[in-house]
Amino acid sequence: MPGPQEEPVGLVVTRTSRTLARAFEQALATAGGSTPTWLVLLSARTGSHRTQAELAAAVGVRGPTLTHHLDGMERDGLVTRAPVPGDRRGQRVVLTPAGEELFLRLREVAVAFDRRVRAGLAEAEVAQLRRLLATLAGNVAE
Amino acid sequence: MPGPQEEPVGLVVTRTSRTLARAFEQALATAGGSTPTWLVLLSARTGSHRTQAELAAAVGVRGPTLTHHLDGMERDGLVTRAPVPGDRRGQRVVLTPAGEELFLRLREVAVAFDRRVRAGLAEAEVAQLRRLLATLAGNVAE
DNA sequence: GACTAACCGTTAGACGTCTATCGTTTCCGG
DNA sequence: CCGGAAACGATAGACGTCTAACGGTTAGTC
Repeated sequence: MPGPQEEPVGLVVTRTSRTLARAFEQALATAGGSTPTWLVLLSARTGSHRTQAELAAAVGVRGPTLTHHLDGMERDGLVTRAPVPGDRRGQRVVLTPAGEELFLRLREVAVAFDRRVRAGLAEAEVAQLRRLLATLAGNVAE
Repeated sequence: MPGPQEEPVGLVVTRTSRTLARAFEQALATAGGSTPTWLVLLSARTGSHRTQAELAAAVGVRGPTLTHHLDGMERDGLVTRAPVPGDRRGQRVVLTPAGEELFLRLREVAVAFDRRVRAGLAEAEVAQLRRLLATLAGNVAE
C-alpha cells in the first residue's frame, strides 16, 4: 500500500488562496469595485508612499502593473497623479472625492469579508495560521 | 492609538501563495517545465479522467484554460489527444514518451520542493495548517 | 562642468486565467 | 423517429500579472 498520498502543502495554499480571492472579488463587485482597485485605494489613501514604486510595493505588485491600474482608475476619476515638487521624475497618487467615497464603501465590504473568513476560528488559531504561513514563505525565500 | 491594525488573513494567504507559486515556478523552470505543464502531466498520467472536462477539474482550471495548455503541450510533443471510442465528442489526453520523461524529471523537482516548503514543521503542524486552510475555504464557499 | 550611473515611470509583449459563446455530437421524451 | 436539451471541446475577448526595454530626470564623481 503506497501510503496516504497527501496533497502537497503548496498546492493546498494555492487552492485556498484562489477560493478566497474569488469570493472576495465577488464581494467587492457588489459594491462596484475590484481587488486591485481596493488595494490601490487602501495603500494610496494612507499617503505614506513617496513614489509610485513605493506604492506598488505596498500594494504587492510590480511597477508596470500599478501603472496599468492607475491608468484605469484615473480614467474613472478615482485618483489623480500629482507632480512631486522638486523632483520631476516621480508622481504622487492622490484620491479624488469619488475615490474616497468608493474607498469607504469597499472598506465595509472588506471588513465584513475578513470577519466571514475568520468565522469559527479563535484568536490563537489565526495567530498560529499566520505563523505557519510565514514559515512556509520563509522556507522558499532566500 | 488605533490598535494593532493586523493584516487581513485572506491577504496573508494570498501573499504566501504567490511567494510559493513563484518559487515553485522557478524550480520547475530549471528542469524545463512550468506549473501548468506539471499539473497537467500529473493529472493526465493517472489516466483516471474520462474527458477533458474531468481533467480540467483535476488540474484545477476551467475548460478553456486546459484547452490552451493542451494546445501548447501537444505542439511540444508532450501529450496527444486521442479519440474516445464510441463518443465523438470527447477526447482522451495521453502522455507521449517525451511527456512521460518530462513528468519524471518534474516529479523530482516537485518532491524536493515540497520537502523544502515543509522544512522545520512537524507533522502535526502541517496537519493543523491543512485544517485551518480548509476552514477558511469552507467559510466562503456556499 | 560633463559623464556615467542610478532612479522613476511608461511601453511592449508575454503568460495564465476567466466568462460568454459557438459548433458538434449525444441523449431523451413525446 | 425527431426535436429540443444536455454534454463536450474550441474560440473570442477580457483581465491581472509579469519581465525586458526605453526615455526622461537626478545624483555622484572626477
